Amino acid sequence: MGGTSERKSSRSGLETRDRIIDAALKTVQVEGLVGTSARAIARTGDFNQALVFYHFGSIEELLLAALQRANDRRIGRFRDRLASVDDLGELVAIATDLHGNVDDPDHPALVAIVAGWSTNSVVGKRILEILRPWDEMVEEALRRGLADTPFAQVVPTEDLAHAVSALFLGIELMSRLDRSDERADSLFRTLAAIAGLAVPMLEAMRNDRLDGPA
Amino acid sequence: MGGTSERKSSRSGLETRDRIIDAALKTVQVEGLVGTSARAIARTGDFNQALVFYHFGSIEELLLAALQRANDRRIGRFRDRLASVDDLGELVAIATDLHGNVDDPDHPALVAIVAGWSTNSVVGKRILEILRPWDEMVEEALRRGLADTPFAQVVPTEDLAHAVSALFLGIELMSRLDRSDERADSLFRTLAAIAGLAVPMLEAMRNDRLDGPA
DNA sequence: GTCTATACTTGGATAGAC
DNA sequence: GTCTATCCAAGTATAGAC
Repeated sequence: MGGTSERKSSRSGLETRDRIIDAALKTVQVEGLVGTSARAIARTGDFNQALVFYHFGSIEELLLAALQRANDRRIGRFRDRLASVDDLGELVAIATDLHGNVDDPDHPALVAIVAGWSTNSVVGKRILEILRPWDEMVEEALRRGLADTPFAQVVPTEDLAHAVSALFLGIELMSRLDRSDERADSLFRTLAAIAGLAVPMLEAMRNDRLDGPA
Repeated sequence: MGGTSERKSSRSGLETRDRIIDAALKTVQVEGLVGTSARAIARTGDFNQALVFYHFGSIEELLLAALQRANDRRIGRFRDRLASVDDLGELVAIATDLHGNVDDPDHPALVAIVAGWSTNSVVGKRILEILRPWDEMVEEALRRGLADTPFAQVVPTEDLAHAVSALFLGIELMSRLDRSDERADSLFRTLAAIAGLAVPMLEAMRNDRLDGPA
């Protein structure tokens, strides 16, 4: 790629960092978080194991960088769509696509990394920080979707957003445990159906409000 | 289980298997899944490292046994309560207790074990099998709670049950990432409030049905 | 900036003494 | 059934050559 010789020497630092990160994600995806070591990553990406430490200092830092990168890519691909959501059906549709995008190599790795550190609170806070943009985007989407309905007054939107994030994370986790399990797909279909019922109801409530006292 | 008489030669060893399992759970809880090795477990429980392999064959098998045991204990403590649930408020109350029970040493370990293997489908299926009883109990509870309401006809209860399980798992996972994060508590309060609104509504729908055509 | 070689540590697993 | 000793594979990390 871009190099003038077939030898491995003289790559740019950025390029190497990227290769390492991609190899790390692929390794997590294939071997699982427990099987992801510097050696395994180096094997996957066909580079020397020592590069991990030169560029990232430790595996922990590498995996955090990888999480950041994978997450950024996913956000980049969905930000515009999420930013324009204003009804629950579209939100469910996005979640379904996010779930079903089998071509996305970042997806499984993300979940595994998040999950595997669930007991380490030092790393945990940094992981939450990386994931925060989703929460904010979901919260804004819900705020738009529920605007001028009774729910907006009764139910804190932050809590709803957190529930949506948690639900999605849980679904991803469980569906990773058994790829042949189709409960997740079934659930997404049902959620779409529920949204299909809820959206007109919400709309009606909005209309009521317009007809009622200002 | 059972069978011929068991003789324990040296120290304290009435139930060495149990000691090993408990040590494994504690190790996962304290060191995280990645730091859980046979040696670390042996250190925690103050026994010889070789016992792990004698009794369980591998740490993978040990951790599965530990998950099974921790899960059984949790189910044992909540089965009766869950089995008698017939409204959503009580279901939320149980989930809240399940979440908030800090004294329960099985709690964090459970989630971490499930999480760390999320890419290994062989182990994954066994994990899902261990967790299945929850799904079934939740499904039955929902079936009772939604009986004779329009929802029971429109929304597949299996999907709802799966959503509840996934939501709970996701909440546990995220709240482990940062123990000082109180969004989970806030969410449970909101869920309780929602249930408080929904239960009378469901009741009214049930009444409507009684008043309507048979 | 990259790669090779290597030091050192820890982990999984087994054999055999008690 | 438990413990000690041990083998070796794998892991992290660094020094230094290119």
